[in-house]
Amino acid sequence: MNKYRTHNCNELNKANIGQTVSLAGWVDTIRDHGGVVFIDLRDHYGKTQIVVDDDSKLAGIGKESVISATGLLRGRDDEAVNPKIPTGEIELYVDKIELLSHSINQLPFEINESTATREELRLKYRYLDLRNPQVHQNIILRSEITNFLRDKMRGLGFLEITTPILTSSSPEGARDYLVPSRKHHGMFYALPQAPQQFKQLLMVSGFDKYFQIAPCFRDEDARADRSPGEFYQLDFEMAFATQEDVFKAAEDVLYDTFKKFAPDKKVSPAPFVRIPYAESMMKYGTDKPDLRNPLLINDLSEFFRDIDFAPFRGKPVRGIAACCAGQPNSFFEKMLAFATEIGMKGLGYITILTSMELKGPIVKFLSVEKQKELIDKLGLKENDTLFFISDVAKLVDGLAGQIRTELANRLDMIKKDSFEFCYITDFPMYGISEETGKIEFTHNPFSMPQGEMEALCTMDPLEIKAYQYDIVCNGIELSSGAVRNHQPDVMVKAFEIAGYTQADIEDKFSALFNAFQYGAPPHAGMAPGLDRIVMLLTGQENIREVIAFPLTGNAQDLLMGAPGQVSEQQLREVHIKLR
RNA sequence: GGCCCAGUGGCUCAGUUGGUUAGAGCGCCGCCCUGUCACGGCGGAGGUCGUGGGUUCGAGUCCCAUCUGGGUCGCCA
Repeated sequence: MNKYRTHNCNELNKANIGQTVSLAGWVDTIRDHGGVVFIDLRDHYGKTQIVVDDDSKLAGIGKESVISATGLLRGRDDEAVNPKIPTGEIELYVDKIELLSHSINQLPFEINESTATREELRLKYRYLDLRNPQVHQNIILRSEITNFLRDKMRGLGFLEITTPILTSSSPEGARDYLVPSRKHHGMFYALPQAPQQFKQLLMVSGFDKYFQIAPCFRDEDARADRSPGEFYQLDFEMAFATQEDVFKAAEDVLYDTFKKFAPDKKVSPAPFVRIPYAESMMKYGTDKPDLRNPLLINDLSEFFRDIDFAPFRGKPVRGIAACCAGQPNSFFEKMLAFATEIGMKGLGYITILTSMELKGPIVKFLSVEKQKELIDKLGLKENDTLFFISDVAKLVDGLAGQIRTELANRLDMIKKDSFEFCYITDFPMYGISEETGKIEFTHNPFSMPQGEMEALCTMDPLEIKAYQYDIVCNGIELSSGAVRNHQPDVMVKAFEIAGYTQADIEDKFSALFNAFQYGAPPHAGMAPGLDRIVMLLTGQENIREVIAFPLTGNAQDLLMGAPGQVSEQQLREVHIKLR
């Protein structure tokens, strides 16, 4: 190929035996047998063993040194074949070695064990961490997934359009990252939290189907599946589209992507299950249900209404039945401990010994008829245990959801070999602010209310649903999206209910509001998170594993030292004075 | 901002109810070894226990504060 190498470290095989070849890469391991030294040479593609029988050629060469080795390609004797690597049947018998770059011989951690090292150090030496094939592979896969998504979107007729990174601060939503302006004293750009308004403007501009692998910036705190600062979305928007049109597009793209990159796993086929928000909260105790978990939550509020059991009195009651046959007492004790941990006063349960005999502290509050009713109502079988969750309406669903997850985990009921997608639909348009007690938007204020103007004028705001939806996979929210509100008069009314005037809209969202005065198509879209898609497909539990140079939870780059101080001059130029 | 967990040689960890020179594996250095592939063998260097303060005759071990990292709640229209 060139003066460094004729091949990469993963492509030589028996067919090349007898050729004089050159390989270049990093010294992975050195096995010195005295008269003969074996080196695993590693590059982006793989590893090849090279053999040196003259120590003097290795002067100054240690682990992670970068070398170019030239020599005869030999076959290995049968007993010397290494079946673990594709190049295991051959080896490079070294004639000449060139040291291209020396490495300090005490590394901060062993490359092949980097994932067992504390993250602080991995991130500080991320370039070494990324040499580890396991870590390296995640980044390669991310690139392949990104390409696939792009091809798929283009295949569906979507046009990729990039939108500004330097834009204006938006009053709603997450905290913005601000960029001071040099030319405009006291003014700031903001990095986009999402290309939301731009993509809607593109619809007004007459582009029919837009997409972008879009960088998004939000100054909010991290989670295991949420990178602080910046992340990427497969952002898309469609003109003259309904909710179902968006669902079809997302199903098409995501099913194919997951099928391709996780061929060994089951992927729930299209159409993905549609679950209304209210139903999801009741049955799964969350708006991002993990459908790999077969347990369901039952509403027992009505059943317990006339039963005088103090802990449930006047509160909604939920029940989760699970087969706990053979579980030791400690299982129930651990469940109780978990319940206490999440703030429950206790965790009542009844075990069905036979259809005639129930066991558990709550049984004595139930008449025989009631016991039978319970068994019939929930279809309980022998050895089922029914767990009860009760708390005030605001908390009961969330608690039941956590118990559902914990039960399934402890009973090992999660189908780990599958990806289960669903759409959560019909989110409420408005909610009551806990701080002010006033009506506020629960999600995107630009979503179209179901029933449009008529609903806004006639219905209790808290009853109005929005064409607002999420797509969820295995309990992870991949995206939210909506049918947008493209009618200025409906928008004014919708904002009015949340306490804003038309002047507020014109002031804060002037571009979009003005644009809609000139003929806007009905449009809808969503934006699945790329990092989370890659996370699911690589089986990683931490989002940093699928990002080449991630920030810490504290939003710092330990490698580059960001954020960092800047010079006085730089501050003067952007008119900033620190205090 | 709250809560939880962790911080001991280069890395990963152990360290009994506070008690003599703080251990192990890997790595590193030296010597030996021509067929290993996480090679093997022998020998060696290397830490005062995140930082600061306190309790105590005595602290890696107890207390307080603080820093760093992770998780989580808040937050993420």
